Amino acid sequence: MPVTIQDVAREAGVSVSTVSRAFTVPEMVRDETRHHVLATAERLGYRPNRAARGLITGKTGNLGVIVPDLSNPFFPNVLKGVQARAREADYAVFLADCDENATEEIALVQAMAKQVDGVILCSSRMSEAQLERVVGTTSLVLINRQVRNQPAVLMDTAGGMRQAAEHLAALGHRRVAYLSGPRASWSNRERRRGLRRAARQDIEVVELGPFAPRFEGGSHAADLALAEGVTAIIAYNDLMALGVMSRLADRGVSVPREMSVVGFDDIPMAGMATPPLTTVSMQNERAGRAAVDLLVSLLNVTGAEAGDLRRGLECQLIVRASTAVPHDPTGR
Amino acid sequence: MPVTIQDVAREAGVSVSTVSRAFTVPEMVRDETRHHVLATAERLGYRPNRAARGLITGKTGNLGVIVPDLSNPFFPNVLKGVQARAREADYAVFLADCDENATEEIALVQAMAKQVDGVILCSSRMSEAQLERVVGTTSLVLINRQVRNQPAVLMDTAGGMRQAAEHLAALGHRRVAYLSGPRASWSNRERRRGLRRAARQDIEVVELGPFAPRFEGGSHAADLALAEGVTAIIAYNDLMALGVMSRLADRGVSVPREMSVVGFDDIPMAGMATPPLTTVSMQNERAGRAAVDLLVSLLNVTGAEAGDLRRGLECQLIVRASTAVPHDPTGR
DNA sequence: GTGAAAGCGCTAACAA
DNA sequence: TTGTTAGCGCTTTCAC
Repeated sequence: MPVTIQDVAREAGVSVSTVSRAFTVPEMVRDETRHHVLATAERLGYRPNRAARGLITGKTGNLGVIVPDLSNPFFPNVLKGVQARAREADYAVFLADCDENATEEIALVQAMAKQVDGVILCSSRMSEAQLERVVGTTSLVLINRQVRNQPAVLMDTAGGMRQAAEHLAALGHRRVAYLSGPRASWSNRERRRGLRRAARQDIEVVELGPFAPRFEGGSHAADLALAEGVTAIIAYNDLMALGVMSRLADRGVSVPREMSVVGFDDIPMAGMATPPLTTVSMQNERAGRAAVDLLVSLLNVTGAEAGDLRRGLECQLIVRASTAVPHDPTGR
Repeated sequence: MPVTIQDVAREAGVSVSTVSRAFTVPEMVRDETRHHVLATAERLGYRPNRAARGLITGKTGNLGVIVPDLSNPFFPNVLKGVQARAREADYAVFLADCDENATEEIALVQAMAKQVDGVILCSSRMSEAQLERVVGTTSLVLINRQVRNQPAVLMDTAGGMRQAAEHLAALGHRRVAYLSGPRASWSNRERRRGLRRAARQDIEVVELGPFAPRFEGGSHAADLALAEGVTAIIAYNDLMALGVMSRLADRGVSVPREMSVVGFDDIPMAGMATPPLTTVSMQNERAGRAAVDLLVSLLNVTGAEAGDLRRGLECQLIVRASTAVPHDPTGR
């Protein structure tokens, strides 16, 4: 039923090799022939079978992405970036959700390995040891996770936290809470560390938690934060920030006037005029695009070079974060 | 470099067909042999190459999903469901984002066609004519879109709207705004229609819009809604609902006390204790799972039967919506 | 510049 | 129950 290269060859009165060449090495076939072949193919609605091609070339033209949880608003934007860039580079993308489970994540990498040229691991839940073990299964690029000598795209957490701290300080806040996410989370450690470094003389940071990185975690945390007498809260992620907002509203604390809440990008509220919530953009989409670029460039160099490249720190891209439009919670 | 079936055969001292059978029709091979083969395969780390298998069986073991915009919080949950169910059924999934563009969507279906056994189209942006044209390219299942005789999974919009209306009425609201999304949107039409039908004698619905289905659209709409003197607002989607909330807070309207806002599921805030925002769950994840089930069952019947099945209305699943935990905005 | 033939990794007749 | 053979749709030597 589907149109094969044979059909095109027969119809165009040439051999299959000519048709193949017309698609893959057009300069090797005479203009006239090529036009004729391409026209015939077009007319018949022929599309090369990438699986068959991959069987012989060893390249599938696909790449994989694994995320820990699609319903975490952090990832869709990353995916969006991956998607867009992959399509520009003529790659199709396999998606998998490992459900926050490292074992599953490994299984998925292995299952994908044969069908893709490389895999992008978002916020991998694997331990360093596990990660080292899957390296070699296929080409890997990490997003939002750093391990020795592994190509990665990182968010500029330190910069983002610095901006958040400066922003809050400028608004007159002096005592700020940080609501921790899961203890084992690499991102959480980075964010905490970034904030601690960014804390200035005029700002005191109270670390609370860990809390569940969800809406409920945030609402629970809000009470503890209020009890600590802070005037601003930086949440581990947007879901928690939303939970905080909700709880504050319930308690009658007027957020936009007296309290500032900072979350991280995830949920796309960039355009908000006077936000109840200051959002630090982690530029997830840009990170996704960068990861594809990195992976593709890795795939387009020869084996030996790739090894060098992979080992080099030049593979560690840092996507700069930027703070969203300023928001003045004190009403000044 | 990768381990092939040949390697396993040689190592195990059997023919390739035996290895193949051990994997695909285990009951056809003697227990002892099978164990030996499987053990050898395991030891060598062999994984069958699905592309090669697909070349001969005609089945790829993959399925595709196309969404209009990953950054729209409606879709990740659908994807999550698709993912989970697909994996259970041993399918891998191709993901693509058509960027709200029907032409692109068509191109994606065609590009995917050869590599997948079927495609799930979420909230397709195609016109009916375009849709009819791609039918036949590959097996299709629609989510959140209905066209003649096409297998689809729909949200129970009418039921959801009825519940929302009842909920608001019970809370004492008498004048409610509906904030329209894009005019061309099938979902928007369905939601408007559902609400209009659900409107009871005691509730008056003011339709406003269309607005951009984003945060900004919501904040803009909030002002118009207030000017209309409503006490409750039903937004086209969660992003808009969030925008409304933000704007109301800015204007000093205390939402949890006097105003009720209803959104649709999308952003996972299910656990909220006393929400500022009542969420009607559209059960996106369940819809995703259902779509996979539908597609797989379509693929597992013979050609003629599939035709019948496809033509039958039994292919139209409706995933029931349910209202989130009640929330009393009047403070009673 | 083009064609014939071999073969990628695998499954499905057909034999044995 | 197992092995042998052909061939899926394609690319790539190697001749011409």
